[in-house]
Amino acid sequence: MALSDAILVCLTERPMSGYDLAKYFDTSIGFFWHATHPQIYRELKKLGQRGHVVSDEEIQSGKPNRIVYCVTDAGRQALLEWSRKPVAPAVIKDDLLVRLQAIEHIDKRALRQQITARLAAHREQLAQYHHIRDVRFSDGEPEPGDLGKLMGLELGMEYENGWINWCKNALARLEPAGD
Amino acid sequence: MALSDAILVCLTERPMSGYDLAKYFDTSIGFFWHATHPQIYRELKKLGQRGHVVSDEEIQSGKPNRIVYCVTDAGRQALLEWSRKPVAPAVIKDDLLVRLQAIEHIDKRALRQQITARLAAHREQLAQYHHIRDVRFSDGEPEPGDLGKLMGLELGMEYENGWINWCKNALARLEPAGD
DNA sequence: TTCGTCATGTAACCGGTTACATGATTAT
DNA sequence: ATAATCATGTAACCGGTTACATGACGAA
Repeated sequence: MALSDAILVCLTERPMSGYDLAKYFDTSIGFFWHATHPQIYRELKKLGQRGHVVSDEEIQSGKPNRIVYCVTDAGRQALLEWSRKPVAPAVIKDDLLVRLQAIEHIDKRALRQQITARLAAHREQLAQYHHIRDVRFSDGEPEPGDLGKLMGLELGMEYENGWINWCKNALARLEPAGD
Repeated sequence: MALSDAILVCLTERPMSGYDLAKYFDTSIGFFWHATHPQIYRELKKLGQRGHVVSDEEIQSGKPNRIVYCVTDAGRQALLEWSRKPVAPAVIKDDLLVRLQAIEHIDKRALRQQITARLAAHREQLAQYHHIRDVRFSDGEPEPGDLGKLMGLELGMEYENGWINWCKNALARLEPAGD
């Protein structure tokens, strides 16, 4: 149920095509809710049937036509109602943590490599968040509409920092062992 | 594919029935990989077909019989191979963060309530992690087999602390506005 | 007597992933 | 030539959730 709402959230920003949405889900909102293009096209169809979005075809020559979607008043209402429902608690679902539970039955060298790779990935993600913040929210007080996005970025940074700390600690603990 | 491995991880700890596993997934390993009982029974069947587990029925009177599963050598081998494959990166998937992206189109009072509820939930989870650490890993150096579990708990604590910080910060930012 | 626990499972559904499919344009 | 980008979608599959189903025991 939440993917349709995530799409509505994107479309309040500006009208977008399925293709645009798929790219958007690879960058901004996708940091907190991932979606692939088959999901998006499927969901747009349902949203249209419910009357939460309307589509408008932009004729293009050479390229395929763009079908641009726009939130309706009913869609805006649905968004408001969704925002009042209690949120599902965030759940960790992590392969690496599962492996740790069986530390004596797995390949420890591989584990160290994987933690090292994770550390690099989290550092990169943190750098990306910093970059986005610097180019989009450089000046003092953000506009009210941007506040939420800035807060999202900050959560992302908090999250990545937590992982970075943990990875460094974990490697320090695992390195000394001669295995 | 990872649920079957998570089950194997549990069964390296000790032989368990489907029911036991379902409870186990509600507490220890479930902090990092959730599973419901229909999933578990389904997966145990597949694991049996692959020869990664063997089952043994404990006859009980009054209660239904327990079907206890045990990892085979092939299962242990599968676990080792799984541990060498690169890990899927941890993905955030969070309703609350999605709502933040549309902060001007949602019910802000509800948002504050939800962040307050989150803060409480994360504090509770942190307390639970502390409790588990204190009763299970109170003494100085943990046994090698427990090291991974302790590290898992520490990641959990890092994670919850990050959220707690963020929630406090977010409330401070949202409270002052008269709505 | 009603609820919770022990213990097994199935069925239907929904959501997410991967692969398939098309076809023109532009850059290397 | 080859690959990437623009732009739409479908089909098959797999994984996860919810509800259904049974039935005995013990505690409030």
